[in-house]
Amino acid sequence: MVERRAASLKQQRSIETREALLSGAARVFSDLSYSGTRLRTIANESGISEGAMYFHFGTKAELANAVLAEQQERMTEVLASMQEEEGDALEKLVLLMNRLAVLISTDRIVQGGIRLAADPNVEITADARDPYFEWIAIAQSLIEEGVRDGSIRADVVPAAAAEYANALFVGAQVLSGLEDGWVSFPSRIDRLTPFLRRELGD
Amino acid sequence: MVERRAASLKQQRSIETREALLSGAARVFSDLSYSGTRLRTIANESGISEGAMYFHFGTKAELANAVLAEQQERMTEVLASMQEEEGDALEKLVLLMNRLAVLISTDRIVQGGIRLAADPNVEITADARDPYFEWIAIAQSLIEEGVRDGSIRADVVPAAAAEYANALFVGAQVLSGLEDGWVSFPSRIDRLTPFLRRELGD
Amino acid sequence: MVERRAASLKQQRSIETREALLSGAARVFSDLSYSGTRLRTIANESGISEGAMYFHFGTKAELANAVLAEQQERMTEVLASMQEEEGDALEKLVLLMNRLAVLISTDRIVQGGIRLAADPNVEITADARDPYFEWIAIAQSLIEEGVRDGSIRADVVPAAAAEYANALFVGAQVLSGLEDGWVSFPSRIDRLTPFLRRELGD
Amino acid sequence: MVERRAASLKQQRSIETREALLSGAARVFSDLSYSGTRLRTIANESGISEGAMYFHFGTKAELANAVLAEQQERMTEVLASMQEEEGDALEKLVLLMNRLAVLISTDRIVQGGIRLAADPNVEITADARDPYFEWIAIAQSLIEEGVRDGSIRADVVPAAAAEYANALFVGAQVLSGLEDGWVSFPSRIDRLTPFLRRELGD
DNA sequence: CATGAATGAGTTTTCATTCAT
DNA sequence: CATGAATGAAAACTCATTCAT
Repeated sequence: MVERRAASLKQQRSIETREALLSGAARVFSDLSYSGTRLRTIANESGISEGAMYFHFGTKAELANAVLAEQQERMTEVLASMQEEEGDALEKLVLLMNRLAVLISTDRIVQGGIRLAADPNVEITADARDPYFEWIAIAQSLIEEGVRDGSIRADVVPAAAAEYANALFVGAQVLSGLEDGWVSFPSRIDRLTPFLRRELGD
Repeated sequence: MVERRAASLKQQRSIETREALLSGAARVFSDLSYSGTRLRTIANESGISEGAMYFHFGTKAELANAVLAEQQERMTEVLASMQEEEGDALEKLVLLMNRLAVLISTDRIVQGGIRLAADPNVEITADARDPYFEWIAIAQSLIEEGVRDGSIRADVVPAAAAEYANALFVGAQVLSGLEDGWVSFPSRIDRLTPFLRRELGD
Repeated sequence: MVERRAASLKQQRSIETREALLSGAARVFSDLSYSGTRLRTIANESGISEGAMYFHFGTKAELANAVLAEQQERMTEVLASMQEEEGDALEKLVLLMNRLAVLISTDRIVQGGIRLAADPNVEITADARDPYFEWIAIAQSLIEEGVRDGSIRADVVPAAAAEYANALFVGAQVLSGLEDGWVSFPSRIDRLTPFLRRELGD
Repeated sequence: MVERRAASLKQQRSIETREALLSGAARVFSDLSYSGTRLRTIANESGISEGAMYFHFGTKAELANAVLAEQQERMTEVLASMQEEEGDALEKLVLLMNRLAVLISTDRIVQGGIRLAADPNVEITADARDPYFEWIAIAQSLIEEGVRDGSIRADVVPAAAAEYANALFVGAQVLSGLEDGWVSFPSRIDRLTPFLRRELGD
């Protein structure tokens, strides 16, 4: 037991350092562009030495990709959580938008990942936009489900409606990001939800 | 005459260099972030030497700001052009969105300006976002006008409707930017216009 | 003419800088190993800024490879110069060893190249040893020629004799390098030449 | 007893770690230059942690010097072994060259030491070249002995002959090192021995 | 004694800016 | 005005060494 704790503690510090770097990096990346952020800034923000960044992540690009991977995981988690929800499809769609908005407005790693995913930089993993496209696909399948379960009008064209929902969501996200760093994102979504309900609802 | 022509030729050359730099810079800025673009890249893209940039624009930041100023001018031109349009306010709103989408999808300087305006960088003039807010204000005043002229339903709340139109527009812009560098922006707007008409129209 | 001189002068400075860097680098590389030499040291030795090195050579490895390329050229020149010599083959072989020894003992770029070629470093061009093998091949063909022209004994086996001459030459080179930085290389070769003559000569 | 065995085991482990480090270091040093080898590489090669190196050797330079010391010991052992040999001096000289070649071609620590001894680095003990000079001195005294015992011709000048033997030996060593990491060193020496016998022998 | 994470001084490399021609 | 080589401050990255466990 004693030995295991020792080993565990050794690992523990490493894990803490890694997490501190990851979230510090995410905070800085969410405020500045990839090229614009200095590793020194991340080190200061994290309270970790610059050398430690290289021990844990190797290069700036890998650190950014680690933030993106963590963001993807957290967003995928929310998308997956919808599977277990009760209620009709329209309600699920509204709920999903709300949950994503809340996640984005509160989770600094997700915010960092969003900025990085939008950053035009060859060093950053190209599939960083996967969650976006996944979200679109899920929106469309929910709309199709809604047409079947009667919560969405029969004359709605799923592909067009999904594009519409997507544009609203992304527009709100970008505007709240510019306005106040996503703080207002959930309330923006709330204000736009009635438009979505009227267009899709029965 | 000879001297004047010589002077004129010199001026001519200077103007051409300036324009080549401005549009080359805009092209590069629209593909990379501000920090991510190298002046050497702009020089190569423009076919102009690096040193010449300093004669015409002083610094990288001033070059970026010149792109932004030119973008503002071109967008403001479109906004201003609406004054002269006939037709009811709803039609004008739809037309305005279409014109802006066409401008953004075709004008590389405007594209460069859009990326720069979204770039989180202290060196870039803060009021780069003015046209955004101007567009919102114009959208709102058009909606108010529409309520008065009967082209927009009386129960529409102008502020909320303006936020809605804005979100749709910005969402379409961002998505088309990611998808294909704004080529599909006008067609996206066309596909979203029916949703706007239904929500606002009489 | 004035314009050409201006252009030429512009180039001239660039050429001078490049040469200063190349020979400064060669001097430092010949005193320290590849990994052991600091670019700062080369910059100081050359009287050129560190940034200029990157303008001209891009990276440390490319600078080292440029030194090697220059060394190869100079050694190949000596090898080629043998074509035009009169005399029997044994005299030519002795003359070649002497010329190479003089070149190595006096040319700092060649000295730098020798150290680099012996440096086990993946970043350094693998074919850096080409001149060595070329020298061996030339030695062997001279010995074959000597057997034919009667200056070398008929019972000499060319391959074995070439290996012998090569070992003597390389041994003298290494020992004089350790002893005094190749200053004594030509005199060492002079002291060893009688042994070579006795073994090969008629 | 228990305590003594524990202590003994501890010591045993310590000795094994030290030896693993020493031979791992020698292998890496023989493949890369002193500055070019990373302590991490040695640690991986040895299967020992990086931290352990500091317990056993203090610094990188001391580790390198430990390899050199071990090499000196092993080479001195061979030199000393000649004292006990029977036969005339020329045979002893040939035998010595052969034994050294075999040692160098098979002993990785000796190989590491050879590379280190040739490495131009201030951190490495200056007297690393002692065995070289010792070997030269022994060669010369054997030649003098050979002149006396009649196995070497009377007209041979010992100093010149020693320089000759030395150049042949070093040349063969360097060439076999470049060719295949010293594997062919003994056979090279065998091929060169006839040249030595002819020049010195009666 | 052993481990491997952490540190920070030192090294290579980048790039906006300057300047001689 | 235009060019492109040169500069130097700042950035990314390396690695010997230390140290907590």
